[in-house]
Amino acid sequence: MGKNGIELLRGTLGMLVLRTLESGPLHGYAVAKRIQSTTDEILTVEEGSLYPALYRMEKRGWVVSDWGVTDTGRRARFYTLTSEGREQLAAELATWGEFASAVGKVLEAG
Amino acid sequence: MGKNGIELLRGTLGMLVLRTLESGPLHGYAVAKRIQSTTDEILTVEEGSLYPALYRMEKRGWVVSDWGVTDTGRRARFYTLTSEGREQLAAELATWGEFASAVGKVLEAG
DNA sequence: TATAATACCCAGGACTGCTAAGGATAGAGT
DNA sequence: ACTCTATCCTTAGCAGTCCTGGGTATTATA
Repeated sequence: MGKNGIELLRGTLGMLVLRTLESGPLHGYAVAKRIQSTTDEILTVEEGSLYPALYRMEKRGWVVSDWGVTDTGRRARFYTLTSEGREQLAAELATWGEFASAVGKVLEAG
Repeated sequence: MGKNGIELLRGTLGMLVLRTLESGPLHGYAVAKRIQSTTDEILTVEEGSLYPALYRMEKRGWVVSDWGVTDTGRRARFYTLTSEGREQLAAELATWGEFASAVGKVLEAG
């Protein structure tokens, strides 16, 4: 009930992650934190959703990863967007725009 | 690719159906057609998605159904929104609005 | 007499997000 | 020293819902 945060709609997490990585490589935890802070905690990215999503995206060639060290000296796996990932993002952005617009039409159709 | 029509995001079909039934009772097939025509065929409602969705909604008390006859003299099951369905719709509309807005923030966050 | 359009039904599978658990390290506070 | 919190990753298993692809039956149209 109530809780804080909305459940993500299936199919949107990938787009959000790709978009977040567009600004530069980040490790998973940072991706989650950034999405949450950007949305004022409205969207919560669960770790059990995020990491599997990152693995899927790497498998599909949309991101590549390497172990590195964070600002605070911690070991972390950094993800970098590939050119295929950029294409995928562009496609998903286009689809999202169309979809949201179409939903809007249905909702407004009096 | 492209195809015609976009895959629905999981969790949105119910809202679209409830909203479509807000104008008055309709049978399943008509609901699908209306959503499709309202969105210029951008959203395609597959029958294999629609009917199970209607059954779920009836089970949850958001709609009730009765057999009737269409304008064209065909037998069809008409679905009517209940007051609980209206509440549910209101909740889903609110969530959708928040969600879409939050997604927008992530996408615009340069 | 075909064919399309209308109208419903169902089994099966795929995908993806969640819960829930676990491990390891670093820093702050007491 | 000890505890607590925050950081960071990993995995197993479940639940929900949308799709594919098949099926039935009736009516209108060519």
